[in-house]
Amino acid sequence: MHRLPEACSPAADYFCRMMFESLIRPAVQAAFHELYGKHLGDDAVVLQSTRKEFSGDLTLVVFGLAKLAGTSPDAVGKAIAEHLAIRVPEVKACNLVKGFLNIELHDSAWMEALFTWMQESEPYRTSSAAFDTSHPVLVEYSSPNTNKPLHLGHIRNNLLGFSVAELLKAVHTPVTKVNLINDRGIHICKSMLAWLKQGNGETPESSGMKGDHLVGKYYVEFDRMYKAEISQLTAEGKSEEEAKRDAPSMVEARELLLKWEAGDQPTVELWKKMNAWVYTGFESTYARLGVDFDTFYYESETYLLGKSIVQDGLDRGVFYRKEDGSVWVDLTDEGLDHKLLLRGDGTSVYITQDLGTAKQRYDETGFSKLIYVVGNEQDYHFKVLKLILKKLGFSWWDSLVHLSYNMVDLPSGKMKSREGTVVDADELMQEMVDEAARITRELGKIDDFSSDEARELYETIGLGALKYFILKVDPEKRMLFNPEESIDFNGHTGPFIQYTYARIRSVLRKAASMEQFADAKHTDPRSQKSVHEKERELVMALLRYRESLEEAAGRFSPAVMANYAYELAKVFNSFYHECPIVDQAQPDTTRFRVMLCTLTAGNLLASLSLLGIRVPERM
RNA sequence: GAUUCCGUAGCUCAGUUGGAUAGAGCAUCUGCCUUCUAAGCAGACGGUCGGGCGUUCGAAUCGCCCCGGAAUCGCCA
Repeated sequence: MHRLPEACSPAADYFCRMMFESLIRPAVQAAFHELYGKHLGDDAVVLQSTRKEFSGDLTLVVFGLAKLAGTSPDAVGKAIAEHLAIRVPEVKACNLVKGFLNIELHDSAWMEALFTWMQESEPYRTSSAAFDTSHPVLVEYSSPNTNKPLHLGHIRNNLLGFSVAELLKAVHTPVTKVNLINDRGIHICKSMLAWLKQGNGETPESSGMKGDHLVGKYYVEFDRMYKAEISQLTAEGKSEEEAKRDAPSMVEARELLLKWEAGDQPTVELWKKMNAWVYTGFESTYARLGVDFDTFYYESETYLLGKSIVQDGLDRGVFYRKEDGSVWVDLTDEGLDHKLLLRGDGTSVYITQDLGTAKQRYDETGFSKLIYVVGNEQDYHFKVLKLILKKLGFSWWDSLVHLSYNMVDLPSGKMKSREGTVVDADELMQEMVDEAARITRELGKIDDFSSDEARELYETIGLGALKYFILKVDPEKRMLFNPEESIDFNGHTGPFIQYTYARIRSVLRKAASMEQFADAKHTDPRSQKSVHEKERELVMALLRYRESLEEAAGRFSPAVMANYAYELAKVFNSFYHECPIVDQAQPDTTRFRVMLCTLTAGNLLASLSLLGIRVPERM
């Protein structure tokens, strides 16, 4: 295959790199130099894939070139087109439409690209200089409080964290998934207090409730008592503020917290007992969701970290002490405010701990990135955290990434735990699985499945629908969930992609059972003489896997991968509908198509596993 | 009040170095199962990209000003 000398890159392996960077761009640069005597920078060559209403594969936008050449877009386009037609054998045809040069490549060029990709030892992963693979990346996600069960907001957090970690692994970054459990503080004391007062010794065993739900029940119970006390106190003439402060429940909860901090035995025992219930509950929720962690941290063990950093900053004059003994940092020169780092009594606040854990983790791992998957209500917090680290002179301050995601809204507005308007994670997963079961039975395609196989399938589909629904939306975007309308199983959904996969597997089973096609998946695409339009589209979609992966990993956005999988499934379905795959009368075409099916199945499987979504062999 | 984020079809969402007539799905309507799974395919309908001004050959995308929504501005986490 002919190449311009400077374009001889062994890494030329997929759509973007192969066709744009290694082939067309250098050719355009050479043409421009020859025609106008000027060298074009890489950025000056604007290439995009051709819109489907025009014929061609790649499109060169020539407006910028016209300006540089000092002539009309038409003239430049025509001149470059002629040059490409002569010099680049992969180019089959060019057409110029209003300043857009559409370039069509020979089928053989695409088949060559496909073959190159197929030869790779790890086609579903990619190496790129854009990612630092020599140091680990820490992804902290989930990080629940231990006073209530997980809800839909946590699901978004967990799916995002898990998927981002998988995406980074797929670009060869060593990843550690971290869960920092907030197991201490006033919130768990509230549950403890309510349980002491109203619980009558109730346990998960005695009540048959999942541990996290049981503890959550007493958290709600606390709030009920507290509210009743407030309204009584205000009725007695106290102000709202006084009432909130003096309500006996709150006073007792605070006492409980002090006892805990003092290491009071019965309090610590109760705390351990109730947290253990919660962990058992969380474990099963995590297991069903399919997320996992490499390291667990507990705030009860880390909340004192950071004090020495504050002292250090104080010694060096980066922080200052007020008369009451509290320690502050002045961030007004960064456009922010003053921020408290240590209370007057020497106890720490949230950010103190974060300073401590960040430094500890850096010292232990030398991370290239520390990614916090935390809701956008903490944008300010992380901005401050980074600036403080910067002021302290830590070179790695900018390696902290706040992967900020937006809220999940209900039609009625924001979810509020205290008002009971939350969508419970366990319930939601069960509803999705039930719905999957209902639809599957209705369609009656798996009547020969054993009950275990069927259960497994419902789980795969139900959770696939839920995960896809959440991950297809960009993290930064607010998303709406309507519990009244169950999540769709048709159209742009997880089950649509799973279904596409299952259909491919079915065809592949059929082909594999036929002697002459048993090894068709290894067919060399370069031997294919005529290529159907749908086959061509499919090949191009297959070759887009890696640039999608890199974009998704680079932007920390599983949504990019989700949309890629959908695009590929759509292209495949169109191909499937139009092109008979297994046809004994046309063995060569069959072998080629079976190979395309194999690659498509592999791509879909890989894409969905990056999202934590499983695929079924049949559905 | 200040800061940040968001506003794309009736609904849910794509659309990131600024590029062609702004795309999907759902919903509504029309076709396609005796042929590898119809959870599918093909098509119709649906838009002042919140509004205005500006920069540009070209703006959903960049800048400024409004309107609407959200979050934050705690010795909470």
